[in-house]
Amino acid sequence: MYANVIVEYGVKALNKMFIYKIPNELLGKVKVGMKVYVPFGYQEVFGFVLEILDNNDTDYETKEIIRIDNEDLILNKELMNIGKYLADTTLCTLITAYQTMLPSSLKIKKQEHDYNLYDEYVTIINKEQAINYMEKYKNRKGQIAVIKNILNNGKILRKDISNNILKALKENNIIEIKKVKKYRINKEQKELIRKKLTSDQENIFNQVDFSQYKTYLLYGITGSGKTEVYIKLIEKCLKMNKTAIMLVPEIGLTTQIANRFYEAFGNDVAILHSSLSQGERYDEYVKIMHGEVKVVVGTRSAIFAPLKNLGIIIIDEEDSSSYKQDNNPRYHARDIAIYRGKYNNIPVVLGSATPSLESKARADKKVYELLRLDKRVGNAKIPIVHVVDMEEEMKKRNNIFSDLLKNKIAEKLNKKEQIILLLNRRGFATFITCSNCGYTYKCPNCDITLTYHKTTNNLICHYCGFQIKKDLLCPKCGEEALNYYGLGTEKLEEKIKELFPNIRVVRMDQDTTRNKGMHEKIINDFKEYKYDLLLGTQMVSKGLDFPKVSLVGVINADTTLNIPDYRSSENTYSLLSQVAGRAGRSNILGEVVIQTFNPDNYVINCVKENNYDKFYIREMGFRKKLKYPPYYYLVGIKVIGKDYEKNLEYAKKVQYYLSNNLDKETIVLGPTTAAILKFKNEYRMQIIIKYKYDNKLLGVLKDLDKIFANNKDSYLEIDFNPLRI
DNA sequence: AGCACGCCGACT
DNA sequence: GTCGGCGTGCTC
Repeated sequence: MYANVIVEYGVKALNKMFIYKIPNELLGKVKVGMKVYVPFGYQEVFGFVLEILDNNDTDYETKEIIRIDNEDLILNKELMNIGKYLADTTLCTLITAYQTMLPSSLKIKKQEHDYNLYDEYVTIINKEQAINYMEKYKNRKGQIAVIKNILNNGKILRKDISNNILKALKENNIIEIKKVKKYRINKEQKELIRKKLTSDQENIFNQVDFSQYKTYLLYGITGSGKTEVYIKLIEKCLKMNKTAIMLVPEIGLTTQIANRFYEAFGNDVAILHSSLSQGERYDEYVKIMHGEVKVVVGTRSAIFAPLKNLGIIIIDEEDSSSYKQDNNPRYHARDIAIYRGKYNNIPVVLGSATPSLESKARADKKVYELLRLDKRVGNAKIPIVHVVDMEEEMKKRNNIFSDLLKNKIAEKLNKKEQIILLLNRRGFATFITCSNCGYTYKCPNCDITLTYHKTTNNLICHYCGFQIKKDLLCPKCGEEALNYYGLGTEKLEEKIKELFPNIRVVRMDQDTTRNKGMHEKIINDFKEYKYDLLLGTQMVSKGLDFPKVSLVGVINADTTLNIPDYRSSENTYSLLSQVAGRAGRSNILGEVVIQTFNPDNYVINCVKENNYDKFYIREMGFRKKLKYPPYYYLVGIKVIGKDYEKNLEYAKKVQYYLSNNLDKETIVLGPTTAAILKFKNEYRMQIIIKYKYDNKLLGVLKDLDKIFANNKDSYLEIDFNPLRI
């Protein structure tokens, strides 16, 4: 018997199968989807079994598999297929696809660490023998006490027995030590007060058909109780003895959502998200692999959870950009979900208060089935939105806070209600310029300005992470003339404290939530009314539920609106309506103040009217005219290299190749400079492909990739359905 | 990817 | 003479 194996290195040159002989002692043990250790050239490497072959009709000699790495870990047929699908649709190597599907502790490579955690229990080997022993050695009081203890309890923890006694009893063959795998996360089901679904929720629940594949788009406004519907759906799924995957966006509030699922399903739940430790992640994966849990709640990569007998897949906030991986392989969890939905013939539910245009368009075309929740749960009303023209305010020298926002903040403080402020930019100042010579701090590796962070007195590149200390004097002309420009969350915090000296403010952004648990702490403290005002970046906009919040202020709605990207309107609409949705989630009426220099912009207007449908129709008009998704599919190709001129030449060749080989109807644009031309000391040119149907596309791009494999000056990054270009 | 091999220049 | 730089080719 032979096995087709791919090796651990994710390079194009090795993206093929190697045939190994299965040695006699491993016959019947080596299976498809296993991690093995094999000789490879002058080395020994880890590999992954793709196929088992009865015989080998090649003319070269085959080497033998050395050993199986972990008999426990086998990817099942469904996951093997997903790997192929992933490699085919993102053009990554097959091994890279499988590696991304596995938690890092189980990846196909040398693992230094055993992540298994054990409890060691001591048990009696033979009861009669133990009794005889006690009678024979009546003076061994300590040992007798321990034996009696074990006999009474069946087993006791090793650490509760002194080492001398343990050693003596072991030598006399009275006891043995058993290792029992222990999980790091254990949650008991709490007594859950099952909320009864409202008739609207009930109606949605009943429309989901568990007997066949179908993708549903659950469009439910903020506060309409989508999570309750999800829980009921999963509950039904478990009753049918099936399993469920629930995806949530990567926003640090996974633990909050996970808690609701623990309450509902206790130890049947495994969670998989970025703030777990490697050990926790390993444990959760093992639980899933062994079929010990039925529900997986997690972020993007949880879509690869090896659950058997899947019954439903739910993606909450389906428009979140965190579902698309922004490095290789650039897959979208929604696509994998739909693949698994079809494979298992089960429903896939995509939920959002602001569906992506793609999903809404598919629902309109009846590719997905649209389900709507138009009312907030209970007495909560839709908040009132005020739009403030900042151009007018600037005339009054109000460059951060408009009069209206100031007054509203004062009013809510008086009423002892809470406030959220959104400013989608972290740091203190977005750039520092010398007013004497015009010098501006820029990143030496990327062509963007450095953001000033006052707490650490650092200037940081928000793209590559480069940082330096700020000088007192201008580094170029030596004058003391460095000026701060652009507003960030740090400065906003300082300004609000100047304006309201007694206010209790907490800031939530990447800088204040870097340490584990900080995110949760801020949210809990704010919920417990330890603060009057929460300010931060888009972190404050999603999913949070604070009943006392009655005012939401958007300091500068234009930061996201002005990003030169085809999705900036969609992203702004989503961000603003999500953050607006934080206000008035209980009995108090919510108010929202949006400050902008574009008060007449249709995005702002639609947010004000809380009219997603109007926004959708308007935006779809633009997308159609400009040939953007969902009317056209996009592929973004970046040509990246250290030498600007050489890189540009290559980019032109790529463009030429594509124009000549792709379908006549397909549009090939560029090469143009990427949004950030220089990044980490490399130059990036961009080519964009727009197409409706092109069955040559994958083939042509694969060939292109091959042609480029032997080019050492530049390399390619191919992104299907990019979220930004 | 990572290793060996081989060809070349520059040294004790 | 031989040490070590890197370019090339191969891995079942």
